Amino acid sequence: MNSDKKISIAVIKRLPRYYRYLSDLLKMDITRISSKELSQRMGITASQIRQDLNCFGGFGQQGYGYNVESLYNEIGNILGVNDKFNVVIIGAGNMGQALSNYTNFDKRGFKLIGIFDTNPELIGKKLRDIEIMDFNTFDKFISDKTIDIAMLCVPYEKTPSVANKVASLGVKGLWNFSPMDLEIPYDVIIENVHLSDSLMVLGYRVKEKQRKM
Amino acid sequence: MNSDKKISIAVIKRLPRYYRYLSDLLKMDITRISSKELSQRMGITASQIRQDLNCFGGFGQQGYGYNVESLYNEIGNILGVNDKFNVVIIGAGNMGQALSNYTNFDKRGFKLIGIFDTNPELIGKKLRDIEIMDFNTFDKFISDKTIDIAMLCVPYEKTPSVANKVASLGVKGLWNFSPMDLEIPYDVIIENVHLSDSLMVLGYRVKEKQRKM
DNA sequence: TAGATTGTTAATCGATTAACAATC
DNA sequence: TAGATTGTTAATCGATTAACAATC
Repeated sequence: MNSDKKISIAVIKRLPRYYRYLSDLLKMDITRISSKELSQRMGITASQIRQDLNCFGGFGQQGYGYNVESLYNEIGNILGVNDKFNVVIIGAGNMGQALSNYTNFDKRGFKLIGIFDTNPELIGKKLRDIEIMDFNTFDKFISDKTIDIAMLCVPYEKTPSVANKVASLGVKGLWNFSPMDLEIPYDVIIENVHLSDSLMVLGYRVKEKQRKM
Repeated sequence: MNSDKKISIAVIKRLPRYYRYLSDLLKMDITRISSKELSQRMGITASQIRQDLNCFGGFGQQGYGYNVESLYNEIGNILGVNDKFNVVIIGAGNMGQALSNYTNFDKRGFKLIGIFDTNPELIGKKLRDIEIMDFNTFDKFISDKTIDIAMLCVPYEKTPSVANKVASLGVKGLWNFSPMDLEIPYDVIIENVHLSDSLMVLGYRVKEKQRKM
């Protein structure tokens, strides 16, 4: 219920997972669930679920548990699913194209309103009804809009300059797909995907398991 | 130096980041670095760096610090960069194509040896000199090989069945790009990417920052 | 009301940081 | 040798888990 207590990033990162599980329960027409039952499905403790949820409010009811639909909606609200985030993709190569086709981002409140590249062969083509625009016109494009998030799918070397450019123009959040930690002189939120880091951790774990056998 | 002490996942997850920073230092022709200086570059404590590294061995030298190249190589070895992981991509849609073009996975020890799909329009085409094969022939393909990692880039609904199939055929690790937690009755290592979770955390952080202003 | 299950406080655990003796 | 910096132990901090009174 503490509306202004600092909520740890560990808790925030679990919210999308709760949201997914609640969505599954909804699809299964399950209307109520206790922290204990949810904990068994998710492989975490009931205590952690109750602690996490109580960072944001008392969503449950003693003796009953949680109403699946209303908890789903509450977590959706916390995550901003019902807000609208204006999103642009910078870089329309394979990764940019892949992201443009992730239609389920829509359902999570992310609205793709522009795709940019510098490659003349790509500019003018359409991805999901959105024309790829010249990145050199991005400042004009953004002048009458608020862009919440730029998905950066540009080549490694270009990433810092592109990141600086879009941050300087007022984009609030960067979703970085390049294997680097961006250092930006602007007040912008950066979330890194770092696919190769993830793959290397998988490699380590596969190797580790073999060592033990 | 403790070769068999359980190393926490938090430490493992930091290794690729150390590896990246050391690679950058090498490129800058910096030959030695102290934990203190590295800590300033990385924005973590020197204590943490020394603790982390000492999980695997005493790579430094008192009064000197760490030799960049040898530390880079040590961490590379720990992560398996010098091993060869045989990798296949399952699903040659946008994401599969994007991953097939991430040539820097090669440098990290991941060797792409096969791409599979079920779409007749894709089967036979080539991505980076590798012909897309019919997923129905995957069991034949794997029969005389060891596959360390399957990158799963198939549609959401197909992911569980494909994951089960490849795990049953002896693939050791799954890199899962679908927004779900796979439950598999086989002893296989799963690493999730969960792009939409990452994006939702970014959305939350952007929203949170605005609330504070 | 009795039973169930939450919200919340207290205890535990693990990870991070600090301190310093060892040593290059 | 003196200075620097590691490797490692001890202290702190934060996150997770347990316990239980509140209450539906």
